[in-house]
Amino acid sequence: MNEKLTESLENYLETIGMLIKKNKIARVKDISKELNVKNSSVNIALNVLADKGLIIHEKYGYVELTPEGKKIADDIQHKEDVLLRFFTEILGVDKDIALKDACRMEHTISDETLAKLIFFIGKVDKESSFKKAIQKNMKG
Amino acid sequence: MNEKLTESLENYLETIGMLIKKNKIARVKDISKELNVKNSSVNIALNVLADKGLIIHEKYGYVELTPEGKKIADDIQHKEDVLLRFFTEILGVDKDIALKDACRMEHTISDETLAKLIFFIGKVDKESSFKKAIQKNMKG
DNA sequence: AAAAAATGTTAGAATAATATAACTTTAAAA
DNA sequence: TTTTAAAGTTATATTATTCTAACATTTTTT
Repeated sequence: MNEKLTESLENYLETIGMLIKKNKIARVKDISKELNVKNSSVNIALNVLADKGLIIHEKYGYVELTPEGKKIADDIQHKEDVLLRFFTEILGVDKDIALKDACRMEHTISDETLAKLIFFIGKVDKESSFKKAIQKNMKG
Repeated sequence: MNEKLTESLENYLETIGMLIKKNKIARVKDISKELNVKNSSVNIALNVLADKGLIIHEKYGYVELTPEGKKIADDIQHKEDVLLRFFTEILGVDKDIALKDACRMEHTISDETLAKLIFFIGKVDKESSFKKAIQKNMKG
């Protein structure tokens, strides 16, 4: 069990988590709009996620995350947040571009690299010598 | 024209470029071994790449890169190199893990973010204040 | 040079992700 | 409350990537 999800399924889970956080509920329509796919594609993905025990979805009803599904959704969201912060705050990448990059890389960064990146960002926040040099990077 | 390649096709191109650099020639067998796929899968991918004008592949012959194909292969390899350096030299990630991460992220990092990352790595190399703090990160 | 081994190719099947089109159910309007 | 609109579902098809198995060609051995 616990086999790695595909990038597509991870995106569905993450989107569901985001919608629940934002609107309290997640509907098929909102998921398809967010991911730029058709309702039928969402349905197929939801069936797969339900089979894996990551969501609950009664016919014609809202979509809910199981505890396990929520854990995965939160994990991916966290990776996105870390990458986004690194790209924007430290590298000085434009926010839109940084977000797109983060949304793609969040599926491939390893836990080890993520941990090092988090540690690095923390260091930068604390050490003023870092910050000064980083300001220069922002302009380039 | 110039439509974005799939991650799979990018990997084939990059591998072909690497093999040519290493062995002067690239054979189906070596590509399949490198990418852990079957010869038949390689053949199908080679047909697609040949259709796109990125490689030259005569039946039962070696695989060659066209100038356009070489450009793409080099570009991906460059992205991998930059990511690998960042992960190992600045974040202090274990080399094997860093390489795996770089090999996946090389397909998704944008040119903008890559440019900022290159600039950042250059800065780190020059500024000693950076280096000191980074040594600490390596231990964590 | 003939036989055997290695390499390369093609045909057919499987999985994953998506789409379109037809249909069903639920929600909203008249 | 009936009709209409919106949302959700299912069936069928397409594309991409891979596989296995059968077949072809090339290379190596004997």
